[in-house]
Amino acid sequence: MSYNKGEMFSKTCKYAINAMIYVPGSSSEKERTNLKEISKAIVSPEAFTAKILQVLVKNKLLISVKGPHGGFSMNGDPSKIFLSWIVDAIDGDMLFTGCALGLKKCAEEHPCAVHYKFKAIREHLTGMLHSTSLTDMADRVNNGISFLKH
Amino acid sequence: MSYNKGEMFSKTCKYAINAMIYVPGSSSEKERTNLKEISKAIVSPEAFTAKILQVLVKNKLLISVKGPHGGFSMNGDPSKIFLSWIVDAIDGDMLFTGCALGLKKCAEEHPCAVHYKFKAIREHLTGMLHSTSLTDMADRVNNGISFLKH
DNA sequence: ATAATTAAGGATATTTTTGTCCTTAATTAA
DNA sequence: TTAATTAAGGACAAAAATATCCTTAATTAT
Ligand code: FES
Ligand code: FES
Repeated sequence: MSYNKGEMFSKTCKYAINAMIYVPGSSSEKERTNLKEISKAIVSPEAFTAKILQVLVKNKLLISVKGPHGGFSMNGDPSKIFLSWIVDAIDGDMLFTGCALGLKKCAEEHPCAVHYKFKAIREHLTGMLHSTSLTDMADRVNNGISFLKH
Repeated sequence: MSYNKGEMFSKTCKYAINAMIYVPGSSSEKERTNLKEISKAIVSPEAFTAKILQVLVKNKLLISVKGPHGGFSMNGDPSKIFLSWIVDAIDGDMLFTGCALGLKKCAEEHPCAVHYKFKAIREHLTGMLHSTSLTDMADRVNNGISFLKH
């Protein structure tokens, strides 16, 4: 038996976050990247990354354009796009609203054994996800402070 | 597409935690419960729960005895058994040491784009897991404050 | 000793997540 | 208008997590 979960974000979601960080910080025609560049930059399987980008486009986090020089660009100001939006688009809201111990609903009136202790952590986490913008993250990478791969 | 992870603990781990809470708080011969009672109490599939209990026994969190009136009991003082031990036994240490965005290693010298923000949350979380004992949790359930199922 | 009870553990099955392949649609350039 | 390029999307495949079944081993009571 080799259980190895407990990972906060799904692998799919991790790819999605790194992909979003890599997409240039503008929705102008000029600043656009494509699937090949993205999957290379974040070291992810190309075909799988394509599926993830589709979801991000459907969720209006990215804009896609087909054809030569097509590709992906941000939909809106990246300083106003938050990490929580990506997590929600890919992993759904379980991280924000689910019970840590698997009860059907997380509720004050019927709390699990770690509800109160967990609640504080969840608030800390969701606060961070709601307040961290794409520019926050992309700047670190562009300045060579943080990294997208390895 | 329906991605629905981002759950902090694996389902297996959630079962394990609730099972540990249900096992009576003593390693004496008298206070012992068995697979059937546990899986009923926490609403989990019996055969699968058996596998999980095996892992907990191998990790010395539980003691098992075969035969009539056999079953499972705590290995040691439950006020000195911590939530983090269960998580580590079942899900491994990725939650404690892994990179939030999937880099091979979480390291200050090569941080991902959310490393510093994530680090604080991880410390908060691991602090909680290391300081929450089985009695902390079991007391709440025994006092009717918290619940193991639904 | 024998039968009954309970956990251990191997084998297998199902479901979910992750990943690939290939065809179609849209756009651009020549 | 034709060819080239790029994303969309359906179908399929592989891997991992979750779950079941059945046989064996250990213990207890009769
Ligand atoms: S009920 Fe479990 S975290 Fe709220
Ligand atoms: S490097 Fe990603 S969390 Fe530390």
